[in-house]
Amino acid sequence: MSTAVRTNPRKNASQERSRLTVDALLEATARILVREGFDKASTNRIAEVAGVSVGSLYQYFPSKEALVAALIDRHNRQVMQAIQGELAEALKLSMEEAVRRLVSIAVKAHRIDPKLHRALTEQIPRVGRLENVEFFNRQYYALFENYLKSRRGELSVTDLGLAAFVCVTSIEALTHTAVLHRKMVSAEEVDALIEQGTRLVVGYLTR
Amino acid sequence: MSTAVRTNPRKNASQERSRLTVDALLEATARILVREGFDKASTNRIAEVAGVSVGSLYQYFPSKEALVAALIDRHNRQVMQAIQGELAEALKLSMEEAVRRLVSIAVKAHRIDPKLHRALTEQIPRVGRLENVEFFNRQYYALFENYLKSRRGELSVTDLGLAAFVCVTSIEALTHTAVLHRKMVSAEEVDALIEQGTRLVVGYLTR
DNA sequence: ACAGAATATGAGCGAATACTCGCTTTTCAT
DNA sequence: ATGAAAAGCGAGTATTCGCTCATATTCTGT
Repeated sequence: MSTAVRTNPRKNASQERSRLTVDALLEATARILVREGFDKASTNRIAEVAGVSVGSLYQYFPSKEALVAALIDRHNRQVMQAIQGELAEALKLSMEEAVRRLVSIAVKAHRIDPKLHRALTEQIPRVGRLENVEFFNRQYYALFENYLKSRRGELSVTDLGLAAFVCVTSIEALTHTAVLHRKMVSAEEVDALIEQGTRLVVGYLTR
Repeated sequence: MSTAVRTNPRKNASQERSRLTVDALLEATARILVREGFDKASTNRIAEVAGVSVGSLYQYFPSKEALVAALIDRHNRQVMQAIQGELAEALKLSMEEAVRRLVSIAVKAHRIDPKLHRALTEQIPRVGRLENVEFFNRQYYALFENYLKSRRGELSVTDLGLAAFVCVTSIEALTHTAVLHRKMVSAEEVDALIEQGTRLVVGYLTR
């Protein structure tokens, strides 16, 4: 007996009206998650806030899990879209400048709807399909490891896989905690954070 | 004539039998969390696995939330107990050795029932009383900042509060991710992790 | 042995939840 | 204009959950 939950959209919205419905549902989900918390986000409530009926919700999302997963995907896509250009650009730079840019980009990424990001990472139980909230981070490890390979000569570390893990994990944690918990907002604070993050990683890589 | 209404279930277990009941309940909660996940951890199921009735559960825990909170407390206490001696000891050492010891201690802490730790941090929605799962981490920031103050002369950083934040956050993220997601278990892997963590932090502090 | 306190029991309650289905309304190609 | 497909509706269903309470059992001091 498989109790696996369907997570793929039940139907593709082909008309304009239905696209609006899907948008409204995702927006309502985000809104409720941020303002009222995950346990208030029942499917009935989401539909109500979206100004749509529960039935319509289930026309496009086969389960509540699928709805939340879609919201996560959308958020990840927004983040990726905002940084992917800069990311490629940054990796062409010299070590110190590249790292500084990477830290800046990480900060920028975390400042895209930080309240939603926090709700997504802290309130949603990572079970089932939602287990892989941070899956898309894997790409960063590989990307950064490749960069390290291309700069092997300048490095004082040997295991580049491990080094990439150390750097990416540290930067992610630093920016995540700083932005979402310490609420660093002023330009000075952000600059200081970027400076420290850069020193941390560059010092580690090139001492 | 008793005008006192029983609002809160009893909490003090005065007899041996009830202590066993409480233990069984906490154990069952941990077991279910790890093996079946948070959404399977209903109070009825917990009581069943503990070999106890739901009624008894509510004699000692006024709510499910309180039960989970108690489990978190117990886990935190176990971790603290395992490291507090070493922690005090480590802070007497020289910079490099102190940091190395701190990283080792962090690894050790994460290896205490790591599966439970992971379930606690990833599966439980941090809402209400459970919001402050990581509250007890604050102590570490303060502790480490004090150590930095005592070694101010050796440091190349000025804002010690920020430096403590950078170091503690990095070490925590590194050890947490390594132990709980990368499943580093072999002695070599752990040694490598400690070495890299130490280099990262020492390089940052004393370059 | 006895009483009263402490502890344990579990059927069952009300509320909430995820989800369905029979039906209506809107859209659109012809 | 028309019919079929797409989209929308929401009362209702089945289930689960957290929790209570009337009652039963065990413990402890005397």
